[in-house]
Amino acid sequence: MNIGEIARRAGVSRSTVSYALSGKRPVSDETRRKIQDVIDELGYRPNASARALANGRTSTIGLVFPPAGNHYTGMQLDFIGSVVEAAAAHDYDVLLSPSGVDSDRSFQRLLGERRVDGAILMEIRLQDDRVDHLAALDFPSVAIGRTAHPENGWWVGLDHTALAAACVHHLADLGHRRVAFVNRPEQLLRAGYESAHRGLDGFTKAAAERGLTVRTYCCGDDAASGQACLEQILHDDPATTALVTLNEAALGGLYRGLSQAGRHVPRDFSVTGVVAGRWAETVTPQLTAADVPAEEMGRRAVDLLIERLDHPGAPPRHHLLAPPISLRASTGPAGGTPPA
Amino acid sequence: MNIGEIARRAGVSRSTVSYALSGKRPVSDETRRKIQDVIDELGYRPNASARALANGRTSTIGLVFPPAGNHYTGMQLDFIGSVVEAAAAHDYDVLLSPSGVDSDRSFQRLLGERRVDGAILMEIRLQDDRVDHLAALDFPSVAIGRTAHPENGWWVGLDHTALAAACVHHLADLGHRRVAFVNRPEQLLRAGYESAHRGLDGFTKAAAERGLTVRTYCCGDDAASGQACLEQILHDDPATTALVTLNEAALGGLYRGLSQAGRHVPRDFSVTGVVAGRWAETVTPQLTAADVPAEEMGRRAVDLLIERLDHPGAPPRHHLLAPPISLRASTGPAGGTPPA
DNA sequence: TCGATGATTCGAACCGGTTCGACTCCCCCA
DNA sequence: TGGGGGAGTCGAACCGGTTCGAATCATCGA
Repeated sequence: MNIGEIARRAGVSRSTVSYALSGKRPVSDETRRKIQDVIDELGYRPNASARALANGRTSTIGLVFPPAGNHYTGMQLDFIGSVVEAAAAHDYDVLLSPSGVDSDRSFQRLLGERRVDGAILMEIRLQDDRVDHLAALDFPSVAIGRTAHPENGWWVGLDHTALAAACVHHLADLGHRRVAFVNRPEQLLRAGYESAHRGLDGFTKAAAERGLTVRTYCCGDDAASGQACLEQILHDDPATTALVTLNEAALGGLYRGLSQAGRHVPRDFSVTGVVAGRWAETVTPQLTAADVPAEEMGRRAVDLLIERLDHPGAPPRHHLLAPPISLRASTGPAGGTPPA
Repeated sequence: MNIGEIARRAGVSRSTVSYALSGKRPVSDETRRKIQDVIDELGYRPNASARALANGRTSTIGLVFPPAGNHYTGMQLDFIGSVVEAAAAHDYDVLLSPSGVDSDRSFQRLLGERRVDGAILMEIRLQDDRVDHLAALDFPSVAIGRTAHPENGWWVGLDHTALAAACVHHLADLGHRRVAFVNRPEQLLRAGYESAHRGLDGFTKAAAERGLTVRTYCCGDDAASGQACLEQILHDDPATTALVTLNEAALGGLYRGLSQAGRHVPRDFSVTGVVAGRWAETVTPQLTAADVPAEEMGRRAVDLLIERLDHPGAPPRHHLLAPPISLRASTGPAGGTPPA
């Protein structure tokens, strides 16, 4: 059931079948109909590998994200889902590659073996050799996140600096003076993850600006770590009345820690941060937070990549998003009941 | 930078380069070294499309899951992650296909255009035309989940019937007599999702066996729906003292509903169900539940698929898993304080 | 009535690998 | 010293599409 078989049964040449399908040259109505009948009867579909070999395009984009070791967060899931969906709308498939660094085997497969026409990178680091490598090759790619020098790149980013600062201002406006910052795991911070660094920067600067007393913490991506981290916070400074977090997966643990310490949210303690909206609504009380627009970011990344694929040589474009804080129920004025 | 260029520079024929790389025929050490030098110098990697065309294998497996409309749960994320990782260990890439039904364009692309060597299907229905179609074609595939007649299939399943029943027995043993069941959304139940059906069956039968009074509910996959569902439960029968749920995403909402109704978990109300372990530990109090071993299921599905690919014609195999209930903190003896 | 023109269609080359059969040495044994 | 056999290599065919140049045929104006 290849194009030759179709041609034979329809009594035409292989090239005519190809033209009938692609429409790149005129084919008479009668011939086209004859060919279509045979195709329908046999349920023929052109072989993707052969097509990719012949015209140099695979109609596949690669989605590069870090290996599961640091296990996935809800945000990443939302990215994956929206990327797949947006790609499907453009008739592209999505190939997953779990690669943290440039030298990963899986990353080499994607690029070196030409399995994909372009790539979307997740979990960007300030210094990211994957980004540098692709830029040097002029390989079509779009990053979800920014490196330290994003000027000439293609990316969709979240303004973590501004968002973390907005959280600080929100808390300061409510009268909080002693605030903790709960970051992603230390290992990610050391590796240079941009969200962890920019978020920390934004928090630190805004806190200084407002004259707040702060402490910053790294916290594992799970509930148990969140709980432990909260205990540490209250141990280090029992007068802390609020926290800002980037760590979605730890959120449930932070809440649990507060409840076990007898601090009521938001009466005794305010919690806010940067988290996917779906998660913010899962916890009780619902989290006042800057909602990460993961769905939109994935979609925009795909749109940028398609644009870059369709117009090679087009000037770099990017989107920097800074969603407003959604007021829910986890923050309130400072000065509630002190702990027992 | 194709194989011909390598051959030319190394002063040998294209076939010799191919044999040097594949090892399928002997090549002298000197020739091999010469070829390797050229390859290293140029950073050559064989083109995946050409290779796939020539030997009929793409080294890619398809992962078919439903479109995002019913948005993804944490369980699905864990499946995806573990499948990708397990596939990478076998040198396979993973292509994602958001397809609920057989006729989806994306599904047709995967199979008809031969983009993948085999497929893993998620979110199985009792009557699943994707499964039937693949079985009829004898296309290598493995389902995560079972249809109504799984006898001759390749699958990795969770014994939802037994798990739901175990939850019921756990609650009955604690003395609960009026128990609610919170299922996945009605639309999924109607579509025939196996987990929803088998879970409901197991719950219903075990409840009858133990002489419990029960009500069953469908609930949207989000916190707001969970909260609404819980209100409905207490409205329908305020004497309800426990619930069993399959609905991970609604869990936070169920807890919120209980707290707002003034029911303390587990003193006044017990909650249990079938949920990914990571989620069970996120809520407070931590959920006593049958933990879905998503990571293991994904890995086993890949292993089965690889086995099927390596040994065409091998007899069907499957794994039916029934993890024990993990006792955490969300269930307790019936007869706590009645609500205010 | 003849050449030009345009609409269709065909054959062949090409994309970049893999694989099969055949050929050339060279060594070893009868 | 001739022949068998194995190691190593080459050329050509093939996988299943796409695409370019050229051939065919009917129509139309001169």
